[in-house]
Amino acid sequence: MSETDLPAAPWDRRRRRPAPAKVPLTRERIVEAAFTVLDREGYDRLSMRQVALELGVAVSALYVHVANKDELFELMYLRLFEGRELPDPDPERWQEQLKEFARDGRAALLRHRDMARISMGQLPFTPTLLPHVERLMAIIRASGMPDRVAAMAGDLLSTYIEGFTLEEGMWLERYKDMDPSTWEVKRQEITDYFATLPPDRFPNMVAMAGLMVDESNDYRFELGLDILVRGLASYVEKTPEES
Amino acid sequence: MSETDLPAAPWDRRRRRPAPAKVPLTRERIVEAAFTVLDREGYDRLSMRQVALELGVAVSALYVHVANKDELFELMYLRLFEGRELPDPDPERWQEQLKEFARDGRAALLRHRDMARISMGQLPFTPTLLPHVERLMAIIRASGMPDRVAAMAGDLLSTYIEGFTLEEGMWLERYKDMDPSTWEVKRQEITDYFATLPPDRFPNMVAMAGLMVDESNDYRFELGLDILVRGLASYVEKTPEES
DNA sequence: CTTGTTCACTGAACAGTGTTCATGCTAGAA
DNA sequence: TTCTAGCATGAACACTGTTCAGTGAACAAG
Repeated sequence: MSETDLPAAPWDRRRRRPAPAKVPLTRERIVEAAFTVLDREGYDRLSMRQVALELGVAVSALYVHVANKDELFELMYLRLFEGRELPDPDPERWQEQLKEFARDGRAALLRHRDMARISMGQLPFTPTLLPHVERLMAIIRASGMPDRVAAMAGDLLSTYIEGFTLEEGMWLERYKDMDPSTWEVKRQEITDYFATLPPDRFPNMVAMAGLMVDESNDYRFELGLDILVRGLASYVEKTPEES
Repeated sequence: MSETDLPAAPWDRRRRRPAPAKVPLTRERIVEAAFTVLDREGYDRLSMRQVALELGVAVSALYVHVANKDELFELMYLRLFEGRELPDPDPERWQEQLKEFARDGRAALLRHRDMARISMGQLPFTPTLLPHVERLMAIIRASGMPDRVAAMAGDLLSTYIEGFTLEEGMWLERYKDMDPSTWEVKRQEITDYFATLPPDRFPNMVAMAGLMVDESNDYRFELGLDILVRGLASYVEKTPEES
């Protein structure tokens, strides 16, 4: 409805240049650019200058929209939860629901390079995340475990997801420069290293040489998840009528 | 026995100043200084320059003994395990032994400010730690759990210890500037915040308002540990003869 | 058409960072 | 005394996060 909808009148000299069609800088665009830089350059090279350069803008312009590099990290962290919905609690399926939540979390972290490093060092107690935490708690409490355990369960799960993915990402970073054909060779080298340790001093290492390296990350994540959920389940008081 | 034991002869012009009694720079002294700086300044202000300043030495001198800031971090990380002995495995007490290991780990991390942040981002697969890992594995395998689970158990435990202590440390850092008298007030504020949320939208948050904040870190750590160990125990195949 | 104000953005600067390298000093060997 | 080896130095490079006085365009009022 404003006059900007109308074509510019040729006699109107106010705008000789077509008003450089500036896409205004917003928090969203900054976060977007930050992710682009993160994926291309990695955590260590993610700097305010690189983000500004990505947007074709002076560094100081960023600070109008974002207080800090820390605040930028926080915004990136919040992205992890956007569009991730938790189901209504189903007391029969709380274990599977928690596992699904964890798988989602890992997937979200793996979506961007080094994302786990940003996620670590963030406390998930921002009001924005309250609805999310509330729904997670609903699922946990529906299991029937004591509230003391339920309060711990959320943290425990988050710590596992982030910790596991962090370690996973560090291995990925370490071997990303090698071409995949040598991957298998390298892995065999490591397995061999463990296998050829003096068996009298390192009997357990030698015995588990294969297992420590061979298993896929997916399998290992799933196994850790199962250990955790079993531990939680052991706190659920089974009422006599359901069994 | 060298001539430096003798008092300087007044006519000897070679050393007007008493040969500044140089303690030679070593990796050990550098690591020591790094810990001093870490405890005083925190992770974010721990820089090579500060370490050099602490030692009264030029920055570049550090690089003779230490390749990198990363290598310095690695050396600091290795300190965590020095003088920490694991007991011989006792199949009857594996659960308590693992818990003791975890408590030790947390204590070691808490011994230095922000130590968990250094510890995270370190892969514990350096040859120096092999004996340590071996002994941990001995305890885990003595429990009788399948090797696949045992291989995961170590990682899971380490992730928990580091993750928990990292979060713990972040809260400590956040509130360290306040004087302890206002601590209690602040905690009540947070509890109240949760308690006064709209109960129709956040029934679970409101219900657990007290539990989420009140419990001590010691208790929470112990609880998480128990959940984990119970999960592991659920994988131990109980042979018929022992029960 | 002229003013004034607002707003987003710029460029330069400050105080720091990790890391390198030619230079110098010092202690011991010949 | 001279030579040599090794260590430590200071200056430099290429960065970092953050601040702040100033610029220019857009719009509203007089």
